[in-house]
Amino acid sequence: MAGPLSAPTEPGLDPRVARSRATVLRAAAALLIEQGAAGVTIEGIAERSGVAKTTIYRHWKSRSQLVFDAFESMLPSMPAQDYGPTLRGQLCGILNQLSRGLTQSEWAPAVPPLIDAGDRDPELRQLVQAFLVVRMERCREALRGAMARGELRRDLDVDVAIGVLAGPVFYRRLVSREPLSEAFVAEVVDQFLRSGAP
Amino acid sequence: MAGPLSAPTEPGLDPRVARSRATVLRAAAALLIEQGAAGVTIEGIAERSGVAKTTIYRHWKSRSQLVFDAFESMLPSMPAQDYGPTLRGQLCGILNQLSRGLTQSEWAPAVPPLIDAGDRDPELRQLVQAFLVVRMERCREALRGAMARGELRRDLDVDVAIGVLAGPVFYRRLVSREPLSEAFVAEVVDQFLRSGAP
DNA sequence: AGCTTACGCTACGCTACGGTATCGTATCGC
DNA sequence: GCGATACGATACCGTAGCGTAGCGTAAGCT
Repeated sequence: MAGPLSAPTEPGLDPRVARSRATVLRAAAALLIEQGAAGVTIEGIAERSGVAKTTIYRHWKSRSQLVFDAFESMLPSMPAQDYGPTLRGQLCGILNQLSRGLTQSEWAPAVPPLIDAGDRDPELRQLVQAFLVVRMERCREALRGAMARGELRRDLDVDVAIGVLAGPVFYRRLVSREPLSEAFVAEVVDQFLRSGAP
Repeated sequence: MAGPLSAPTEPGLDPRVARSRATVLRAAAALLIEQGAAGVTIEGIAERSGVAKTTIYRHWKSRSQLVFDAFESMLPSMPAQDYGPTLRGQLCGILNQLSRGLTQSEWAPAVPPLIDAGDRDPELRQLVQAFLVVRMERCREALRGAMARGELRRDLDVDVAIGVLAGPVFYRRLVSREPLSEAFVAEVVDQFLRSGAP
């Protein structure tokens, strides 16, 4: 499960192979960001990366495999950040990070194509799920902690709550395309907290 | 603004032209639904519709124009439905209709490609916006009415509220892909109402 | 009926891309 | 240094799709 880019895949590997793989994946990710899933072509990657097409086919047996790996390579690691002791601060922190990730991060432009592709490709769908699970795990923890401390109603459905919290952020990014400010996040969190009081 | 499919475009038009246009747009919409935006090709439409490729080019000067019209032709009309007098009933009705539209309607599979395409194509983006404005106008009305009646806090930001309501529905459809039940919608609405009490 | 016009059909040329084969060369491990 | 091997370059073949041209035919209008 080690990221094929950051970690040098395997220790006893020919450095030439590692270099090629990394270069190709970088170019593929760049194309993915700039032109969407349809823009990721073998020839385009070859031209952009300087790695010969034949070499690409030596490492990936098909285009879809490569696209898959490109997606995977750009899943950013989640920095274990401390958002403070209060539930409100934690939720605001998590949602603000999500919001920044969806709008300002380098992989932000890849989100819509990823969602589109996930609707048709089961493998990619799983990848997206995994990505989200990691992202939202901290949110789930924060909610569970608050419920245990009695700061939230005990009968709260955590999955629904996550949808209520993250949904508006995704909605603004993907659907309404209104600006995603910290004030908006704070408003969403405050509404949620008002509704979730025990 | 008349839909090019349902309404016979213009009265004094050669019926052969009207037929061709309608047939082509139907096929384009079908391809859009089945294979996403990338699947809408002139040749594919020609084959599927039985309309000759040359004829298609007689009516649309470029592929993107045709894709645009195909999108437009499938924007369903919003039936002016009555959801009863209570705010809760209205919101549940609107969100359930949205939820059904996003998952069960014929155009449901076209939503992710539409969102993806809208991220890159400004014209399509406007189309999506127009679609949403129509959809959400009734929601906005319901909220304004409730605020006027004193059922909601006066200082509620309507745009934020719409995001809080519609966001979770889109989130389940596009991101988490959890099932979209009426119970979920009711839970979202109830949480919103608890948080918006005056 | 006769004229107009839209249509279907076939055939093109062009580009982009997928995927494979061959061969000479550069790089790596030992 | 030397053999193994990964790489780059080029040349292919096949497919899909865009967009155009020319021509015969059929449908519509009057």
